[in-house]
Amino acid sequence: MPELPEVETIARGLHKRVAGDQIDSVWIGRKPEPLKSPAAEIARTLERARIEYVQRVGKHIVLTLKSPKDSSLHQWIVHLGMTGRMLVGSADLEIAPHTHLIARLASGRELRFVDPRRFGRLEVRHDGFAGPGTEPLNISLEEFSALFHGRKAPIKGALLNQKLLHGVGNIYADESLFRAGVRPRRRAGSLTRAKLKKLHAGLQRVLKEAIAAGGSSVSDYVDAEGEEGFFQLKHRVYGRGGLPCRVCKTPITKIVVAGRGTHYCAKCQK
DNA sequence: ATACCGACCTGTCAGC
DNA sequence: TGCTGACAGGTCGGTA
Repeated sequence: MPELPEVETIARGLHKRVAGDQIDSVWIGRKPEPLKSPAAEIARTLERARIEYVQRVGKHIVLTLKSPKDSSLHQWIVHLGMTGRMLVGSADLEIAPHTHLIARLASGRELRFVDPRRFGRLEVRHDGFAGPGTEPLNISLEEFSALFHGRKAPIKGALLNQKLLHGVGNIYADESLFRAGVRPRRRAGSLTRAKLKKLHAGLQRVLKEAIAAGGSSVSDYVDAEGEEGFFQLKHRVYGRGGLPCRVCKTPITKIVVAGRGTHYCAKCQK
């Protein structure tokens, strides 16, 4: 489901609602659960722990937990995959289909992980979590350029590679390439310094604008409060195949790059 | 090391 | 109305 702006929005919403609360007990659904850590380890780590804060790392939500025994810190890491949700609400709320984990909170509310498609993953760590790559919002132009140096993969594929930049997904890859005027199939290593500069700026700008808009709601995305984002209204190419380019009116082209639906303007992007 | 492609799942929607 | 197939915000592992 969500990319960096959506996960950022969800993490901020969760922080506001559950930081300071304590997890009293945990229910984990029947197998196969979407777990990267053993269910018993997740339950052991979550139960009785206090939620210190919630933040985003790449496309992961990281809940920092304080152990009731020795005050040590642990991380509960949630990846939402395509369709995952983290819902906070009253314990009376009906349990939605595909609910895989319920954390009962001392406040009487529940934090639930729901994921129909089960591409999401839950795990716990005890030694911190830095994510697979570099944060696109913080990266300097120099570091950014170095990531793509010598790469033969299409720039779109490189943008999606979480070991390089983490947090960029299909929507924001397409949108940032449009803003930079770069075709998705261009080899990453072939971008000129000027294009890299435009892509670096375009990516950071589109991510910041999307965060400010509460993310993009395509089909079913909602944040921790159940609110839709509205950045989808500002998409210039994503999901606009065949529609006129917002800049030059040329119909937007839709192709497949790196196995993903890819949208671009043949006139604005070279 | 790097890059591609299918697999993993369920839901939805267009077309017949 | 109902069936079928294509497609969907993501990642992973096997293969070349």
